[in-house]
Amino acid sequence: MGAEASTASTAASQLYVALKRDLINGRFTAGQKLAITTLKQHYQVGLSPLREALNRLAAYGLLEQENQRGFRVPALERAELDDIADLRSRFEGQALEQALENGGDEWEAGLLAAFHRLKRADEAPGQLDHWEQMHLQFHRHLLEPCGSPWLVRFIEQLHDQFDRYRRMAPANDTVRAILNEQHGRLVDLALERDITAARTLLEEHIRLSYEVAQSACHEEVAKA
Amino acid sequence: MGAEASTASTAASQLYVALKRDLINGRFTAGQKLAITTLKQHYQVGLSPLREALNRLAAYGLLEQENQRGFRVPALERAELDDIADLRSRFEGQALEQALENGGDEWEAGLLAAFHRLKRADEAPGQLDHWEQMHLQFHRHLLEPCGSPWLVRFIEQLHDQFDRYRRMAPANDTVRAILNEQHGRLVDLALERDITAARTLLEEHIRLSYEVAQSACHEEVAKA
DNA sequence: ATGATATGAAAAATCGATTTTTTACTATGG
DNA sequence: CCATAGTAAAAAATCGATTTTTCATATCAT
Repeated sequence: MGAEASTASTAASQLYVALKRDLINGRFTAGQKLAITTLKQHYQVGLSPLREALNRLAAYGLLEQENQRGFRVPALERAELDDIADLRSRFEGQALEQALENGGDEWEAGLLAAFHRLKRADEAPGQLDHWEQMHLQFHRHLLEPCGSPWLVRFIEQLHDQFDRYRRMAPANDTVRAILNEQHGRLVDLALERDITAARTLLEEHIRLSYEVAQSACHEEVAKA
Repeated sequence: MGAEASTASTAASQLYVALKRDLINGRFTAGQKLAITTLKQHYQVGLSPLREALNRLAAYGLLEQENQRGFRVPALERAELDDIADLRSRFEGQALEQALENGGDEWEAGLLAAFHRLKRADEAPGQLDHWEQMHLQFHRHLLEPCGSPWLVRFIEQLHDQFDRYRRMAPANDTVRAILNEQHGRLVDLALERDITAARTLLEEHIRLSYEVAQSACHEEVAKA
């Protein structure tokens, strides 16, 4: 038979993916309590796989779980976003340096391919979900050969957390153009193995995304 | 009424704690497949809370989960231990610097208290589980005021992973004495706010623990 | 023999119902 | 009027049974 996905999936796993996407895309209100009965109907599944998916998401940090009173969508806090962005900067900076030292020919080829897909996705409007996927894959591929599976894992987790904020923020075409252009320059610097410049640019890339994401935070209304 | 734990617990949560402890303490063989029926009997619980606990542990990284074929205890790999120890060193080093900048009077008091408890636990033999708890709490408290909840979270996760290896390793009283002495010096340097020396010592502390933990890895038999 | 296929036992995943706990509401006494 | 205890409804957690998938073994055609 033809090639196909090797992983037979379960209801719990599919639900995990769907819920994760919806959480990151802001389909639920921050701080909201999740009504299990409603979710059951909405996603058309039974209670067991639903609860298993929710438990995984809570352990991952995309939900808050409190004994005997269910699950809740975490609030969007300015302080937390600061923390996440700062760590992203440090972690991804370190990972990039190592990736530029380790990455081989295959990695270079894959990076160009990932960048190309990202550009194509950028030209197709309305396919926002697809663009997000390509964007994630680009950044993932960039840092992949850093040699530290645990660092990669933490970076992805932070990326997911970060995106909860970023995707709530209003679109801004000017900034978006700059961010896109940075992706291209990142590829160039990566191929040239210009470690210092690449790291600086990646950190600037994260900083700029952070500026955008900030507007997603609940603003305390000034009293004056 | 008197002070008491605020969190009413659930079967799933208690089981999560118990399984986590047993996993870190090496009660299960690395690489082993978990027989759910057996676990059910051993921990005297129903299927639902058991599966929820297992799902959480898999999301946390203390179990491997494969769709339609259950849960498995991760193997102990030299390369993974290297990764974990290296990240611990970097993360905890960074966290310590920030903690020394932020920690106030209350933190100093708590640190002394935690160290005292650790020393006491060290004198009481046979209470290994209690010592491990005090040890974890000491390190946790040391880095607590670093100002980054996510960094603290990752450090704990790495610590748990690291301990899977360390607790499998054979006891060595000489090394153990050195490690204990380092705890005391860490407190001193922390109170003096000697950032550089404290960081160096903490990294040395981790490096030495790593030497110990190494012997837990499955050794490839040399062919010659 | 060999490899493919069928079969039954075991294990994983899911479902539907039950039990327990929380929450919102109401009544009652201070 | 406030606080407090009681009560019913809702939600969370758990249980027991069922369904689905995997795994090991046996069977059959080549």
